[in-house]
Amino acid sequence: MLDVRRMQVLRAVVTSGSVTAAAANLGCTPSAVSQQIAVLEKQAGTALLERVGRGVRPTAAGRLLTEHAAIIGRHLAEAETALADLRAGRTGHLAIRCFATAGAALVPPALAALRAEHPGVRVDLKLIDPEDPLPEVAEGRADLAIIIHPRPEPPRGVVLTHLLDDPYRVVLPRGHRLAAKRCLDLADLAEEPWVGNEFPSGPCHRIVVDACAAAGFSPDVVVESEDYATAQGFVAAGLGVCLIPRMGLGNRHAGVVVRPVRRPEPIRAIFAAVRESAEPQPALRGLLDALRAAAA
Amino acid sequence: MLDVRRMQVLRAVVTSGSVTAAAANLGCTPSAVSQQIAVLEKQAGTALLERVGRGVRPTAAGRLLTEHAAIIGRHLAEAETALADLRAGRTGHLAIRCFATAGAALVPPALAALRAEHPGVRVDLKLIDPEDPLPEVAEGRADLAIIIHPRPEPPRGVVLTHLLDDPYRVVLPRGHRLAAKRCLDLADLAEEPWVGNEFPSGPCHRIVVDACAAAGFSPDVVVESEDYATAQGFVAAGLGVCLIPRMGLGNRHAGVVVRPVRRPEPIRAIFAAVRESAEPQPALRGLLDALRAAAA
DNA sequence: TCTGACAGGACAAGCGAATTGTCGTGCACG
DNA sequence: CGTGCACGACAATTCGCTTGTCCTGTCAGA
Repeated sequence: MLDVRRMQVLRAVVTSGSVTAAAANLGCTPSAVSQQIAVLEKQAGTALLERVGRGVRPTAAGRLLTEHAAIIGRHLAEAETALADLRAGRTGHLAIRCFATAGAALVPPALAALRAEHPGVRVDLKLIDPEDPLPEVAEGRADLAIIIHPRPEPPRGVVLTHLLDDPYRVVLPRGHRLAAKRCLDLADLAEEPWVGNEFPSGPCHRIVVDACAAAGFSPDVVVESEDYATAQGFVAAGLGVCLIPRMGLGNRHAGVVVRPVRRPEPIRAIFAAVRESAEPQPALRGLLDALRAAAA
Repeated sequence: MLDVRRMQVLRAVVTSGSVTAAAANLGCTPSAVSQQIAVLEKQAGTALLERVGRGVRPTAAGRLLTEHAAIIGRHLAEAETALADLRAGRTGHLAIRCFATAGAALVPPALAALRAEHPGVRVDLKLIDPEDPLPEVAEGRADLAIIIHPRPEPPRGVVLTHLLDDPYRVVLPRGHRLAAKRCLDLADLAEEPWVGNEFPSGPCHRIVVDACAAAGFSPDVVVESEDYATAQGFVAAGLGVCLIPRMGLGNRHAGVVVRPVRRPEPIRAIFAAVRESAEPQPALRGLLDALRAAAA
């Protein structure tokens, strides 16, 4: 296999016109250049330079190899600039996984800010309710995931960044007797029929159930919904009450009223998860910053 | 500057999927591969592989560099095949310089034979009467020259190959009194008017003049021509006699007769001149062989 | 035309650095 | 708990560069 470095030396000799000039350009002695060319000639199996008077002239093979050296050198420079772009965050891909609520409320402003600072970065955003996005990050299929609850054991090599605490609110049918209170206790809802609105396997569901248990009851779910908008519809129809996180109440149904709740106030903590090894990427750091700013 | 060799190592790792497999493919130990990657990462300023479980996975930068490594590797292979083609004589350029007579009689069959054996070789043929083609070869502007007379000192680094001896013939007007003889002595022409047909500065002219001097006279040139065809026209018109080399009598004028001449018989020796350093080229060797065959 | 000085490249020897191989260690998976 | 894999440290080798020297070709002046 031909040595690219030596080919560049040959190119320097051919373009400079002499071994000595090439050596000066390359910052070494003419002897070193001469030896490199000699080795390259041995590799190529042909003479590449021929002495003519004092000075050298490339042979046909030398000219051929010089042209290819120029091509390869150009590609190499291209690779270097591409790498520099990637390192500086000017280009790259970011694969983001999040759940639907965050996808609507948190990610768009963050992506807008990211695009302003790193216009060359492509973003691949996927909403993957209700699966757990954490393995996607841990196994390198995604660069950042927005998750709900800190696991007891976040996988090795994955770091979590707290973005915001999203408190739950009570959603009542307009005219409900409890709507008279400005702030409800969770235990007020113990005897009410409930509208379920979380995936039973997800962490959000667990937060609600745990809070109710702390308040001394277990919610009586009479109807299940899979998203907050239809859940509000069920509530407005008088089927029951429900808890919806504040971030999920962006567009509110006209037939419901929303009240804060306490004792306890269920809170879902939202974290960003990134691989530790991927953290130094400027684009990823920019995205994290933008997410923190959007959460505030 | 990135090291292409290490980039190929990276490519091997990425395509093989593991350091060990890449090492096996490359015929070295995993340690060597690992260290090469480490150095490349230092050069690139970024991590290129990240450990995941047992095994490694390329980072975004690693994938980027792998793609560029593939491109560069392809170009390198291309350069190698091009070089091999050139070495084997399958491709290349041959610049040939010759004088008009050889261009018409000697070179075409030789080029036909060359094309049969080396179809990819491009030929650049130039007739450069009356300049001396030898410097063209000595200084690398041409690969082969067909010249007339061996110089006393052929330039260093140039080798001459004898192709053929081309004897001069006497050309007489039809019905000339000397046309009765089957073979003339050169001295028979001492008192005749002569038609000149060589460039006065060229070697051919010198051969004729020297031969006449050896026969004891100096030709009385009454009219000068610059090529053999018009010279024959002058002879046919009865303006005088002349000497034309046999190779220059390919198409003969109807109004002349041709006779051999002796005592002495002027002979121009035709040589092929090539640079010593250019001699190992297969295409050039093939051309020399073809020229020798055409001369026989 | 000849000769001395200079420029330019090639070769030999020696040193320093890089590369490679052999070990051992840590980690993840079965 | 064993096995396979990747990584780190150290010794031997190889590679590349520099220094010094010689040879060749060119130019200028006599």
